[in-house]
Amino acid sequence: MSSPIRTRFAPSPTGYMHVGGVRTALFAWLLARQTGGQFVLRIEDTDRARHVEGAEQHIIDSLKALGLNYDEGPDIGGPFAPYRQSQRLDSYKRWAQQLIDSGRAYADPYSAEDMQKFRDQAQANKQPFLYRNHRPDKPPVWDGTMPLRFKSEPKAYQRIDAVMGELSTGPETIDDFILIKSDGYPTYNFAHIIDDTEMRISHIIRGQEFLASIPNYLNLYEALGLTPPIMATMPHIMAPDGKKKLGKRDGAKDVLDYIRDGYLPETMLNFIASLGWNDGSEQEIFSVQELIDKFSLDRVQRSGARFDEQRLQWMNGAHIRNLALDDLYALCAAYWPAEANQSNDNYKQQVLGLVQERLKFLAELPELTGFFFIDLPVNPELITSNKQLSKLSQEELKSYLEQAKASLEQSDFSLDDLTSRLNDLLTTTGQKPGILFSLIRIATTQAPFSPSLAETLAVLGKDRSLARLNSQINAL
RNA sequence: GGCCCCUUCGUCUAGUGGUCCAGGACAUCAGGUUCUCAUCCUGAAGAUCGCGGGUUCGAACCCCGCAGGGGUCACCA
Repeated sequence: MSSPIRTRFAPSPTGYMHVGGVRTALFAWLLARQTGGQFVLRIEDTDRARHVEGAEQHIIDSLKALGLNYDEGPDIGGPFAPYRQSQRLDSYKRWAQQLIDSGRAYADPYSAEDMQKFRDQAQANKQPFLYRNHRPDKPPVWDGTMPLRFKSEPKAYQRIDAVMGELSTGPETIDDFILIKSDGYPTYNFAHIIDDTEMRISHIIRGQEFLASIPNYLNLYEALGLTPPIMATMPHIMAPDGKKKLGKRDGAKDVLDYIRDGYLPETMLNFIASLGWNDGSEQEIFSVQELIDKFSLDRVQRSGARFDEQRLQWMNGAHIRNLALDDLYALCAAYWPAEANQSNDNYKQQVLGLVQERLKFLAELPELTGFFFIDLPVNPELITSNKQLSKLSQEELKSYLEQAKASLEQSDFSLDDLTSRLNDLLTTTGQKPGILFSLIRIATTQAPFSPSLAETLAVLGKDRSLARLNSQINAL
């Protein structure tokens, strides 16, 4: 095992978490966990305009629901508290002063209109906008009412990104960016560097949208005399059309919605990890512990991946099937149809045993199990729409049901007895299972599909099964 | 427009010079499992490895161009 890695997840509280954010958090968490290091939650709330009330709690809830527990964070504290940037302003001021003193930061005297003019000019010349082309000769003394800018020293960089590999850029990408805004809050560009340093973060994992600014950060690290942490840049998760990065506007769902629908946390982690990472084997289903053991940054994909809900659904079904029945039962508590309240645990557990291999997500439970709890009205369409049954006369149908009823009345409704009685009925009626079993199944469930007949009857029990047979007979 | 990143079945991917006229998974289709749905099993279809040059006895893998896609150029992160 390598030496302990300290990672952080540093969202800004501007809304819910979607799969893109989860993946960044997950990979950081996996690295910390596999090396016995720490995973830190830091809230980057330096943009007061975009701040959304309750978003921080929502992010915390999401991480907890997924099991991505953090060792230090705004709500639990830690050795480098506080973990909200809005509470660390003194720190940024101190480091900013150091830059001012060393001549590497200066006040920005331009108005918004000036800036817009510069930008329009650059665009008209089909040039990228560079502030340093307009660096003032004699900047005023910074009094905190103007933005404070970094005085960059443009140069080429060559660096190794833990995911992207060797990257190089020229001096033209380096610019004088804002360190402290005129409202006194730092920019992300400045604050994250200070925080990662003070919090001793060893590995920064972040999305590709920051790739272009990283050379600026390197320039700032140098100005501060700091050694940058290891950086890992994640490819985007793409919208379903594959054309652009997944965003909330493209229907990127809140991860808590998936959890609410009954997608298991381990499914979400397995699935999100598999968007851009694999261990080189043909394994598809990974437990959380396996992810921790096997994850490595150098096997993370460099290209973007699309989020495929069908694959997610398959994977959740696979994880559900892997669960012990007791564990699955505990997870299902909130998902039963309302009518199931009147049934006892033993009955519900038996029902669950029959539908476990059919469940794709827990919110499907009512749809799959309703007839175990409610006596549905006889639905003639189930017979008329059945290719084989629709060919039989009412009398024939009635006769088969009567014979079934007569036999089942003698049954103790154990699975063994039911199985043999149903088999006997095949011989006495001379019918195929496709006809006889379908008919009884429809009569006793009134559902378009159900678990296999003998098992269903055994769980439904004698009284219920016979009553439903009677209802069907009377309706014919 | 400048700069940067990316490019293998519809989708997620394996593949780091020969065992790849490219393997697995999801989805699709067909068959099997005494009935439906699902599971499970078997099979089918599906990728001229973005394109064009090179290097090499030999390239999905190395080099060079090109094209396409994406990101970025905020007092947002």
